[in-house]
Amino acid sequence: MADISVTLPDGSVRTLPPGSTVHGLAAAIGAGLAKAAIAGRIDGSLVDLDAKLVDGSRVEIITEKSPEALEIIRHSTSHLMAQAVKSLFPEAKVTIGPAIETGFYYDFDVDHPFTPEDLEKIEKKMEELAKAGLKIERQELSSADAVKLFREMGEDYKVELIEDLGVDHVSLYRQGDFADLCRGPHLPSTSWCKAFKVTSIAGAYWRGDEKRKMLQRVYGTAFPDKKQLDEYLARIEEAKRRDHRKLGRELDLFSFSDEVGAGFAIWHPKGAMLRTVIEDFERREHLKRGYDIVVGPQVLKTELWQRSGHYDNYRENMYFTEVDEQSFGIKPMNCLSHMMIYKSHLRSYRDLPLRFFELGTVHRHERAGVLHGLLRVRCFTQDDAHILCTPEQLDAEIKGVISFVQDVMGVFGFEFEMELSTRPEKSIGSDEDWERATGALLGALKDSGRPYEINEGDGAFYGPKIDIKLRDSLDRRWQCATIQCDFTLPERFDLTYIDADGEKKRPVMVHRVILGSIERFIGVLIEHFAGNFPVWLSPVQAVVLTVTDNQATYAQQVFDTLRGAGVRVQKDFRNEKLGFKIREAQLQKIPYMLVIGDKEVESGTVTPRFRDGSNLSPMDPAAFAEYLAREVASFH
RNA sequence: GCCGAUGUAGCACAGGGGUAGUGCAGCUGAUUCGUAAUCAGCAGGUCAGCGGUUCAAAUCCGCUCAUCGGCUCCA
Repeated sequence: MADISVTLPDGSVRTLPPGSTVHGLAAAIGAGLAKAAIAGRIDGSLVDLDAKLVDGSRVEIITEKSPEALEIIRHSTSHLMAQAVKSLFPEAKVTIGPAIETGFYYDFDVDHPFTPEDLEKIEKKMEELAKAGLKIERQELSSADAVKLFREMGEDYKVELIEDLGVDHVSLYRQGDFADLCRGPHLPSTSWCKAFKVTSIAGAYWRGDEKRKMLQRVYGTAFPDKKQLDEYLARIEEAKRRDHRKLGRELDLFSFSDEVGAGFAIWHPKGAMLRTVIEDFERREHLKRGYDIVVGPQVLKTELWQRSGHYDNYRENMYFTEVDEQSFGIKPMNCLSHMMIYKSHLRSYRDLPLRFFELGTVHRHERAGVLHGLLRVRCFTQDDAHILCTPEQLDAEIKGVISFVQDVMGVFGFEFEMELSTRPEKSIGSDEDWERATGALLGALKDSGRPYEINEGDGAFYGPKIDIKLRDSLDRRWQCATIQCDFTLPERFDLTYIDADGEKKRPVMVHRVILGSIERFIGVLIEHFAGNFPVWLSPVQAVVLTVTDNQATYAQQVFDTLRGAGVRVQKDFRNEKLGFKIREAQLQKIPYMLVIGDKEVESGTVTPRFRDGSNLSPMDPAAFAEYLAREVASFH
């Protein structure tokens, strides 16, 4: 047999004896590489280290440092966990166990849910098995043989998986007495699992279907080394420290109450101030961009919800009430009033586009288990707008919204991701409508110069949409802004305008929010800043602190001056030591502390201390108010 | 809605069949003090709610509600 030649990523060609493996190639290049290699890539496909080389192919050696390594390590660690579980709980049935963004999980079917003590046992067992350095070996066999094998093992879920795959051959991986159906690739041996942790346990439906059996999902995480694992765990701790639910209580922004009802936030003075600042900002920004502010009622007749289709499609999420034998629905969305405002006149093409903006408070009866602080509530306020325009105007309108989103996110300092969702199988509207709207969204995305993803078939039944997602401190993505084209509502409400040719035409409608839910946005905002809001957002911008009672009269004058100048200022004249007052202001994360002692009384000044501990030089109160105003203006 | 855990003072937590505990916060008094906690005293609870077992339940059991971690859902 002839030697085989392969091309390396740097373009060089290596020739090896027939039957050589990826590992053989690594060894031929260098002993160090052979030791660091965990997998390979042949012509673009990831393979095991002992995979045979193919003549004429391009080959790359994957080491722990390669970006692909993390997924392989985590996937192999999930197998290690499955092996540990099978050895501790032989009656457990294995299902699937993929790598995920934060680590990995494995779902098991067990009679008794795992306890926290079980998790410790599992982790200990994994350490044992890792230390044993079991060789991980790939085996290919026919699907029929694999079905037979897993059936004998009592692994019904694996049998179902193989049968659903509908292929002739499958691969399985063996380590010690454990075997799992898997495409691979995997680490060469369990000894490569060096830094992992079993983190939590949860129920999860088989194949994500709530009608099927609930399995026990064990979550874990894994990294190439202990240092990276520790860094990850430290990041989780930091995320807990900046959890908006904890900071919301500590900073006295909002609370929830059993007596009020689940999912209904009550906004304390400081939280309500924060909202107000954001809402004022939003009104200004919308007016600048040619939106009109409108206001609709909280409760609308049920007939109207029937006409819009919400009653058929969204009823189980709505609250209803009956008065004078008339049924009303509490609004879960703001579009209906906006439709009715449009319909209140005969509209000309000269009136379009119309952009109706409302800070609209909606109620949605979310299922009990999904509530999550401010990020998922049952009553929230949207910065909602509906744009009604001619088909020709659609492109420009969408572009306008995307640039609006970019401007606003820039002001708050958020990174975000954009996704386009296209026509689903079940949908209404003509092909032409869909093409035009999808084209408009896509064109605007391309124009934005930012990366975006496409979710084929993930659009709403009534039109395509762009979703914009922010990341929270735990790397969870939360949808905030969304831009949705809608073909149904103009139809159902028979919205028209008179075009230049005198004909009645149907306007195009776009639903869009920029921040989305003010509640959710504030939740993400709190975590983003860890409660250290920039001065323009801080509910309290400055606090006046006296050193002793002797300065109270002058301090009150300072307080009055600042409040008169529009500064959001508090005072703390209590008979406490300065250090104590500074500590409290610091814990409240107030940006400026204005210390008033005898020196300041004498010179008629204040000495501002920033929350990072630095001091500005003394200045008179009016000058400080101006300084603050300039700082606020610099943000937007 | 589903799986699991949790629910004790405003907050953070301890206790685990027989007067309900600590720290911080609160109140009162003393201290008049210069950049992250001055000292002392006092007060504060239907132990989430309802029902059951028991001579006796915060504690054991059941149901409900809420919260937490996931799943599912998210026009």
